Amino acid sequence: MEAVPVWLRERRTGVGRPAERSRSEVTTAAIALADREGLAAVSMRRVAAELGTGAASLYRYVDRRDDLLDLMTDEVVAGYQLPAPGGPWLPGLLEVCRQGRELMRRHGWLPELVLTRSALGPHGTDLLEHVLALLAEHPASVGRKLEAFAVMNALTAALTLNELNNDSGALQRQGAYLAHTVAAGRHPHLTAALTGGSLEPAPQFEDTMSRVLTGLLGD
Amino acid sequence: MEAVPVWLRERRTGVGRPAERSRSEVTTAAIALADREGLAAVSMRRVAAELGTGAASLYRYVDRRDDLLDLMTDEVVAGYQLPAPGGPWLPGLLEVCRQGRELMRRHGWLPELVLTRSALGPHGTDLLEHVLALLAEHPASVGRKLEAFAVMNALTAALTLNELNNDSGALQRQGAYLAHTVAAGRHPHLTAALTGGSLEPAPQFEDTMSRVLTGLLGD
DNA sequence: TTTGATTCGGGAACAGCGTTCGCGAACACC
DNA sequence: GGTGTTCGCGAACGCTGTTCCCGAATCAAA
Repeated sequence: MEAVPVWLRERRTGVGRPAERSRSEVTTAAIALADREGLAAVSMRRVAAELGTGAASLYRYVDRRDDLLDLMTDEVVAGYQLPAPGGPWLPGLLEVCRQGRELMRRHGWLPELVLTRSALGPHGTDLLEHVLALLAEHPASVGRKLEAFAVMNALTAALTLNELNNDSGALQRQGAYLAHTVAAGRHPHLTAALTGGSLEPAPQFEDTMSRVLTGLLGD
Repeated sequence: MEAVPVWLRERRTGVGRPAERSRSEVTTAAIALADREGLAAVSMRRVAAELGTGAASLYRYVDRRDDLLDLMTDEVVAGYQLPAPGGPWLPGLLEVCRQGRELMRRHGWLPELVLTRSALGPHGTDLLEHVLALLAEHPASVGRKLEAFAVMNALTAALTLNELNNDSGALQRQGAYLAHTVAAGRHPHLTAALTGGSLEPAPQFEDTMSRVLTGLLGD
């Protein structure tokens, strides 16, 4: 069955040959590799090579590759610097979003993991606790607060992912096709939007999150 | 280089041996496979087998597997039934969200693709055109309208993905660990939230989207 | 100090993957 | 009947996650 998440599977019985590495060493190596060459480069063999060991050895620290991905996520999530909760909730939540975006920009592979695997590790639950603390006096129901947490995470990841993609040539590809679409002439509003003189700058991230959270939780 | 998206690469010169299949036949087979066994089952070999052909043949229709994924997405996006735009913008946008969720529930692999590959195909641009038409008289800037489109898509996908995951045992795994966290006693707000008597039902999807869009675009 | 018990390291192997190569077959046109 | 061009696709390459299994290392008990 093995329905247990990674976090509950630390071994360490004290008997037998001691491990030469630790789970967090493996995680750190995987993160370094992902930072350097992207998520796709994080294969068991490559991570093992990073550590100067064999691929099969990693299975002493982790049951599957996916577990390693969860560990990577939680390790980065540990990087949130959460101030003591207090004061009005909106600035508190926005600070969480701001730091999330920062972490994701530093680790370009993180948005994808946040969006596709939602499991919360120890530091993820710390983050949730912090958000709930910020909202402690807010009259919304528990369901809405959890919803706000989910929306914050998903939206921060999705918007940051767009940002990162647009920085790296994906816009050219997209642009080539959009030009073709505009030329076909059957998308008047799209055409107007894209050729509209000023082409105003995209809204700022924090501003966007602020409006979303206000809509979600009231003001 | 091949920086050109799939949509601009239709061949059909009329000369030489005619193809035995079409791009859309391949796409349909891939979708059927994904519906039945999930995205991971969509390998070139499996899709080819579905069509009774060899894996290498697919490369006559598609340059890489990722192109096939983009085709799958756009094919499903073709399923939106967009009414003539008109009337107030919010109900119009909510109807788009509602249909998006419906499509994603019918094709459980779609949220992941929408979240991780943002390229808009022909039907994706049709959808964008429709959204811009709905917002034609809205005073917001073009940037904000495009932002609203991005947020709608990302949030619909993310929330639907959560829904689908929670239906299938992922909650047990998560629950096991959350229980452990609660037991540790250092997350008072989380504990309160999870044990809080009623444990109100999660907010309804359309209600959530409504509040988000209102926050984003005003009311 | 020897003997188990137990854990770790990791080479080898397996099944599967995306993709490329190259060749024979099938067609359109001259 | 060529000839040019495209299609189908078996075979191969290099990669992947994962499992098996055995030797080595360590601790506890004898």
